[in-house]
Amino acid sequence: MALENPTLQTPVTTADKVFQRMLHAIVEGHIPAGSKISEPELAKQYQISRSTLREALNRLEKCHLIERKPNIGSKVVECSIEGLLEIYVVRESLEGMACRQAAMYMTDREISEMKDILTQHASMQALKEGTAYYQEEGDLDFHYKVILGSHNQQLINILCGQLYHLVRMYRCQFGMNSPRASKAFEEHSRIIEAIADRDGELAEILMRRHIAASRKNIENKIAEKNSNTH
Amino acid sequence: MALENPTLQTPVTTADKVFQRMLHAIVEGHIPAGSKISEPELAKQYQISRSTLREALNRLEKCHLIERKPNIGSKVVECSIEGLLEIYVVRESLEGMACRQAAMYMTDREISEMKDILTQHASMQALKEGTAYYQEEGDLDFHYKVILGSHNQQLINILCGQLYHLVRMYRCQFGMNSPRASKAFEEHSRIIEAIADRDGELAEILMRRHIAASRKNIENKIAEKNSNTH
DNA sequence: ATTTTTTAAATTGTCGACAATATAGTGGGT
DNA sequence: ACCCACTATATTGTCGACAATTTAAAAAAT
Repeated sequence: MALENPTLQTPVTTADKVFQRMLHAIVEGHIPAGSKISEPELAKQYQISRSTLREALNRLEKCHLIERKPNIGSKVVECSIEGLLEIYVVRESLEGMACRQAAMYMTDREISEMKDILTQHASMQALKEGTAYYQEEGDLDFHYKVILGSHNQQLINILCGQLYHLVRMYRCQFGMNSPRASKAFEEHSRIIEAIADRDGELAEILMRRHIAASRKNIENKIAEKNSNTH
Repeated sequence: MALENPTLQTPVTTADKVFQRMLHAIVEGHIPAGSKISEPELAKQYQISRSTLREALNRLEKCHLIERKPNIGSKVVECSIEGLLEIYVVRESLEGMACRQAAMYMTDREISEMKDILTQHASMQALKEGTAYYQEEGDLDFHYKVILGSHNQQLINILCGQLYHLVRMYRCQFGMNSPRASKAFEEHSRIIEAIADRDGELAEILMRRHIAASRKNIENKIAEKNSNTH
């Protein structure tokens, strides 16, 4: 049931497989954020040559999950509050636009599919047992569908191909994300309504508010924490 | 005077140098859009091994200038009208947000520097001899400064590190871009005013209109061309 | 003549080794 | 004891060769 990133190709080459394994390892923190990557060590660990490992590293770099400096090496990206807020700013603008485009270009079939997904989420939430699921994968499901609905390959690449790996990484590592389950669900419903009405302008505004609310929620938590220590 | 892409590092490794040479070659069309890339042939041409060529190809892929399919090979991206319009949509949202952030976070020094640049452009335009320059590099200068002024690393990476290579490629290959010199200059001035006033909301709106106007200008040209053939 | 099979050539993916650069450790000087 | 220069070690960048896969061409069958 847990939906994967829709832009993830089925791995065909061994470098692909190692890339996906490392992707999960980094997102879930098994390879710690900020840690240096030793090519010889990892190559031995995955039982592959250094060349194919470097191929995998290149793809991780494409997702902005690692950073490489010439003649120095690769490091897993750090997870900072500032970095998280930066991502929310980008998401607000890009997903807002994706939502506007989705209202224009989504097929009726795609819209009804999205409604179905939301209904599923609703029943899970009603049972009060899928809350965690909705917060995690369910929320991603919804956002993925909207992004794909834009039918804009650039938007899809940037959001699903790069940014959302980082989003998942932050969610795993910080844990404290999207603690607004019921509100978020309500907002998702309104967004779908706007898309179904083909009201792109409203859809964009609602999506931007939805993401901005999450960002402000985090900013508040930070402010709280800071005021507690003083 | 012609400003380069601000995120382009000074090349240190040979793969870097080949990457930059190929970058220019693709942007300027010396390596034709849509053409297949033969690794052995290019490696011989640049006098390097296939491994380092592949390293360069990976970076080109990161900029979305080439596309790779496993076991099949690399192709230079095609330049289609639809692709160009997609980029404008992304730019409208991202640069709009960058402009909003710039109004919040640009330093006074950065703002005055940007005013200086615009004054330079103004004198060139008045002399009626720098029109071409302003349309090409001058316009990019301005947009680069705004993007950097957002002080948001994610925005900077996506726009300067990836999207703007494609923008330059389309400008070179289609030629018919930003034919709105005087209007564009006027719009740039208003945007800087809004940033200097620290009015993020207005700055975003103006930037979005500025880019949307370019997009509509292109859409109109296409529509014209189509109606002429009928 | 057209389509399918088989075979040969070319291209991409992967490997291990060497060269260039950076890091760590040692010794000498103040 | 501290700082600098030098040496040794380890890591990254680059290379050429081999294996796996795809593409092209040739042969066989209908």
